[in-house]
Amino acid sequence: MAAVSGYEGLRSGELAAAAGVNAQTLRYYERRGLLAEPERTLGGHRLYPAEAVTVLRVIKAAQRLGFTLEEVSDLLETAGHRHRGDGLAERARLKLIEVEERIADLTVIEQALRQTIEAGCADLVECAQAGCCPIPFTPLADLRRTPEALEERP
Amino acid sequence: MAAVSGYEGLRSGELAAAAGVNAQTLRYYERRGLLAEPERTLGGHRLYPAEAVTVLRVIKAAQRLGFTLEEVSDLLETAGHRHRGDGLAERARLKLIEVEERIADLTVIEQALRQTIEAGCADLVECAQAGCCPIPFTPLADLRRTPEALEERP
DNA sequence: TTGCATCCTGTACTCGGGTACAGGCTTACC
DNA sequence: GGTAAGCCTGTACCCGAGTACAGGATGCAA
Repeated sequence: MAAVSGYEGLRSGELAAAAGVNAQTLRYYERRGLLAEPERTLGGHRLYPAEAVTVLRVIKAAQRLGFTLEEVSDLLETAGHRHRGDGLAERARLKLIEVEERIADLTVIEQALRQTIEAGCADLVECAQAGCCPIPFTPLADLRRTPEALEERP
Repeated sequence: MAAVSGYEGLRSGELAAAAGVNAQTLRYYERRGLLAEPERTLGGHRLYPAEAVTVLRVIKAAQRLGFTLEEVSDLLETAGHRHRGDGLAERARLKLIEVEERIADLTVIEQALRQTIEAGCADLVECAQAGCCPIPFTPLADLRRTPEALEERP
């Protein structure tokens, strides 16, 4: 049923606009398995079903929940074959832990920045050496190596 | 005074170990202007002064404060020529705003994750479509495009 | 049927923050 | 003076998440 006559889906440009992403990004997501390969017109142009907009909204929402695209595609897959259904809640639980840690880190950072401002130090290096400076280098040094790569490479 | 006799600095491997970074990273920082070019032995091996450890600690602390390496090198430079001395506090103020925004975002995300877990939905796409699902897609959609790129590309 | 917007593919590049590797030279110690 | 560990340089590669570009092919309306 290639190129269903009558019902016209969305062209890539339309979908991109509707979802607020770049059209190239659609192909990128398709390559990464996040977006199902759509129907094509006889000429080979992609024709997305209306639901694709929802899928994109979900991808974006999940990204904002802190999932990487890798994780999102995983998530969409487990959701697909319904049987082992608690994949989402389970992963959300794990991600929640990460997010909480991240908030904790950022709170340390926030305090440090406030103290930096209050102290009005001019030179970080000098302060770090003098020890007179209230910037808490020690707690900062103890944060997870990179706030980004949370659980990767232990 | 290349290769000061008597006083020996740190070899790159020693500095790397002391600061907990990869030795290659030192060269990388040097290229990026974060770490001053050190003395050399007659044979061309780098000899760092003891303060280099502090500099690295500061770089790492600043990174954890959310500054990019670009910003850190900026910060170190302004700190260098002392005259316009409030560079640090000023930048810290700006960074604090970013960090606060980021915490606010993460808090939205945290709530969303909690609700996801509570709801026990199995399939994000379906939920997003049905509207029965308590996952707040709308607030998520309104977060700054990427939690990462905070002020870049408005 | 012409013309222009849109889309197609493949490949290459961006950015940020590093890391790895090859092939050779120094340093330090015995 | 031999030898192993450590360091040097330059270049190339990694990740994640896209984005850009070249060179064609389609879609659609007038």
